[in-house]
Amino acid sequence: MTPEQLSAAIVEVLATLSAEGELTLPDGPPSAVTVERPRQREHGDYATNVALQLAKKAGTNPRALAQLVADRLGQHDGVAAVDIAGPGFLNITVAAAAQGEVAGQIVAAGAAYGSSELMAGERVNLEFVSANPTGPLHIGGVRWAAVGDALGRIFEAVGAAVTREYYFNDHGAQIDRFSRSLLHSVRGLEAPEDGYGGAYVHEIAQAVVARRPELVEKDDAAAQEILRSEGVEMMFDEIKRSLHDFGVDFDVYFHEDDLHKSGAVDRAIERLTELGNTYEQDGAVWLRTEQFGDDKDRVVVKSDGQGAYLSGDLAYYLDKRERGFDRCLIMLGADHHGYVARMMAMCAAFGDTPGTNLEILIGQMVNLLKDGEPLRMSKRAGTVVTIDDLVSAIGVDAARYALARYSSDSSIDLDLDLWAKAGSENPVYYVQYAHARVSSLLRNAADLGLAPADHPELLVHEKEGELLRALADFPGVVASAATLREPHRVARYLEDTAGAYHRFYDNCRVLPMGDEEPTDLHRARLVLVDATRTVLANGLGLLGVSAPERM
RNA sequence: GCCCCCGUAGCUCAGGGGAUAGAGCGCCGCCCUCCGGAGGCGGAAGCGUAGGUUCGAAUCCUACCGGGGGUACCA
Repeated sequence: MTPEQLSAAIVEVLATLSAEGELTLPDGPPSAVTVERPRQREHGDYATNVALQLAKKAGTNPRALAQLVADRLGQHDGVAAVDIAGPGFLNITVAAAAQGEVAGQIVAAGAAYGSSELMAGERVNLEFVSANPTGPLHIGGVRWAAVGDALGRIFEAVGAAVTREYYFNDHGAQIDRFSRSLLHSVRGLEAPEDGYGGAYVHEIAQAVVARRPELVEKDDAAAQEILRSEGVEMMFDEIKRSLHDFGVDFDVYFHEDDLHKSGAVDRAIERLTELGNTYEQDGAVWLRTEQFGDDKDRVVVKSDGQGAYLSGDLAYYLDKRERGFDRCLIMLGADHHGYVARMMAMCAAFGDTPGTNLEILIGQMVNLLKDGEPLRMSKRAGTVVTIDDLVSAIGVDAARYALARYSSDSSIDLDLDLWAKAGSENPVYYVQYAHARVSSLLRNAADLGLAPADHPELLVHEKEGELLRALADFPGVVASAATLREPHRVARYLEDTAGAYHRFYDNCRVLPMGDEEPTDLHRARLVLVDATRTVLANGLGLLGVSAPERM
């Protein structure tokens, strides 16, 4: 009996009461009711507030409505007891056998446990990272690499077709600054005032020279062009390689430059003009974003005839829509939140629905702490912490987990010393250790020749119940992580579940001791342990973190 | 000035209106005769302030205070 099944059972009770005229529901029975696990153990296995929610509409008082529901729900096979408490809460105790069945169901579902059809049929375009190829990927981009990829995995688990996309800004002034910085390096000059410093600039410059030695003899313009094309390519390859090592691969690497060269930008602007949403002023073409909620109108074609940055976004968005994506999600750092309003306005200007066709997720900043002190970063000074630095400091698993376990709305301080530790103070180890411990127990059981066997009615220990309920929560957690676009829920859930397992393990002997004859309880508990392994492995998988069998 | 995010235990953070607000770390005190003690048990300790909505607010609204980020015909 999972929370979802219980919710469905309650809905059925409400529908029956309504049909039999014992209850008047003007809006009909709800499609789902809230079922939660109460904090206090005395409040049962699950609790629902439906009576409080519906009493007013039904023209009755909460406790009377609760009584009606309790009488019917109590007759359900999987329900052992229903109590009415406080203002009208229904406290539900699930029959042991119904609760214990979950373990066998999880093992049977295996890698599919936790998945659903919640977003079946939806085509989702997930754009994240999209850092300019003017330097190694730094920590801000890495947060989205971890969160975005996890979100993609979560969407896939709930049935969506996901395309991961990286928008490659290879068209504007940043690239120009980058290539001039390379040129200065080759000529032995200081980095340009508005350019990039740092050792990587010299490394890239030397690498390009090694590949194309003739550029040294060319004039500045020709040399810079070689440095631009080769340097950007090398930088981009390095970013791709870093992300790949981080476990993140994109389906599409989209080049902004292509949009300009192919005429897609012009077509997008034409479309907006046909819709009456552009005008010319001061020699520039403006988009009427203000009437769609932006602070002011925005330039799309500058007075020098060049497309403004937004023009690429217009064309890119239109391209995604034409490729059949109903939902385009873009993940940006907080330093770009000012773009949200104009992007949403752009979406509306095309006649689309902001928030549905286009969704922008903002991730707050990441600060790194070393020896308790914040690491000051400056791209210009070359003191950036790159994705490779982070991985070599704490490893891929810890980095992905650390970046994905916090709400993206919060700026976070990551203590590199803590996340590098192989100990319990490190949350990723806490979860991975539980998985390793489970795996070890399953190996021992196999060595003993003890085979798991379902006896759900025997799993009646308090700690077994708590673990079973935690395991039963998993699909709901995945669903809410998808709906709310919040992968951190999965990480927090895994920590809770690992704790529930440790407490179970501490109280319930799984394998026979010494020469003890194996019993059905041993076999039943083994199913529960296997179910725990399944959930921990599936959950870690959603975060792109390994589930080690030994550590 | 205006816009966005945040303010919860000593620290790092969870808590999508519900009952006595949680976890990890740190601190104090416990638990190994066998499945991994990288574990478990107990204890001290908290919702920035002031109003409002609600049967019920950490959660929603308003104001203020504090921290971070943003506010280009840059990308």
